[in-house]
Amino acid sequence: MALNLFNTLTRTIQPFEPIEKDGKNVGLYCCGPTVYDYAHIGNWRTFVFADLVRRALQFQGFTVRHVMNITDVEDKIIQRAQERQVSLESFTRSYEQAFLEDLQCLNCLKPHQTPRATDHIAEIIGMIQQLIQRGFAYRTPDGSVWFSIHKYAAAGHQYGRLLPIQLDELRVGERVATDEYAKEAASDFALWKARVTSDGPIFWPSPFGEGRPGWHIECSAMSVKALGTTFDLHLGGEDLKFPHHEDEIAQSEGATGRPFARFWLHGAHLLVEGKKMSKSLGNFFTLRDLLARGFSGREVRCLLLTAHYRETFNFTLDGLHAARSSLSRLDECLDKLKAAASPQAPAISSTTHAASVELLKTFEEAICDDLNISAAWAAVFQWVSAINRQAATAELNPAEASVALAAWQRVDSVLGMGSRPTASVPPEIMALAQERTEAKKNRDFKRADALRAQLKALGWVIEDTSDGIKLKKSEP
RNA sequence: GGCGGGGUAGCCAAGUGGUAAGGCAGGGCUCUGCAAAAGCCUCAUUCGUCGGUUCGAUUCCGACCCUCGCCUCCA
Repeated sequence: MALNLFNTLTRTIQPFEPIEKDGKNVGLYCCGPTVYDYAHIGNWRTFVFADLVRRALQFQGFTVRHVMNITDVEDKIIQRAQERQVSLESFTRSYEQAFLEDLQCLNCLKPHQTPRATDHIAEIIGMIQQLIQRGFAYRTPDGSVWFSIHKYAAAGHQYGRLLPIQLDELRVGERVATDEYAKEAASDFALWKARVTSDGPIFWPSPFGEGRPGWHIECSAMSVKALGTTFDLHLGGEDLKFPHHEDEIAQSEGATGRPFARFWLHGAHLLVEGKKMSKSLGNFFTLRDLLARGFSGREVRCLLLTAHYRETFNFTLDGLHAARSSLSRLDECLDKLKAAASPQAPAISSTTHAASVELLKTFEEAICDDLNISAAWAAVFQWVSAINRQAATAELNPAEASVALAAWQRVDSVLGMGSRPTASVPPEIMALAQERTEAKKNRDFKRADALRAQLKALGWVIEDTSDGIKLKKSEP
């Protein structure tokens, strides 16, 4: 089944086909973080979305090479590093580290490469030189280098591929920052920014003079280096369509003379509690903020994977509780399957399980339909209901349970929910639980209930099942 | 001002020219010493408003209202 994706370049849903003819190798580039602070939940939606795309491609049998840049030199970074009087490197590395930890906490597969802009100054300079040679870039007296959109367009290139931009109507220049220098046209953008005193020690030598890269060039230089001049997919948040991605296309195609990325996918933004995130509204969350409130990365990931990636999604604390409840229902079901499955004889190939066959079919259809995650979850929960019904009537045999688990593992290779963390039961809790079991045996229910209440106060829920008691850590 | 998304039950969220997936929450029952978990049943005659096309529209067309975003750093 072909994986259909909405390509911003064509504004249509089209079947994904890799460049490599009949090949299995796919290059995927996603604009990564600018490391001047902890990434917020809106950023995470985009990175979880990128992870979903990668997993969906792998699910369809592709071997993905996933590259995500770390932008570690940029206006805001320089400003903050200067304010704190720390080196660029020590300032950015801590946030880069935090970013990678958060990525793991959300169970995102680690990109194969996470190149840093500052490690690719030579490539950046090389690309700028190519652009100058080809006549698409020009220098200004202060030592900056600019990309000329007019010269690019005059050479027959189209500028405005991702958004129907009418350059004349762009209100460029309205908010031109004071650090902008003389350029030929207001819409031209910086490839190389000449060193200024406020940059302090942050500059690199170049044939154009001391300075630093402009904002867009690092993605062009690093993606082309890692994946080749033409590669399969380029992802990012919707706000990046213009100008960032548009400029990336212009720079890359201008420099290489070859087509850049073939598929452009953009993730929609997030609302938090119905409003645009802002620190003043108190709805600005980093992942760490949510962890501090007692939620897990898995719950956050689950909520972020609730809605279709091209729709604005309303992220709420209530939603996080709902995600927790539905995950716990899923976990209960998986626990039952694990208990029923026979580890000795897993997935007997001749065994079929109707509900699991249906799950795999419906799930794949949903994912292939431009990553219809809602429909994918619907398939999952219909399967959960079917398993539960079967388990309740004691007709879940080991072979079927194994087959069902194998189906789930395949589905979860896309969803990335993983397993519920198994909390080990401390001995004192176990002792109390055993005491309760004794009390129950003696029909001393008053004592049994008191012990259950005591356990609850300690954060443990006790359940009686046909196979004895079950202890679960209660929600914080 | 230009361009583009949305408005579906208490909340979140799919979807289709033929009569509304799924999740959470709620209600009833079964099970249980009581619970919990689980199961069964229930929970939108209705899809922002008003018109139009149609045998039939939530789905197509038009107008309007509301809302969010991009156009400037931004996931």
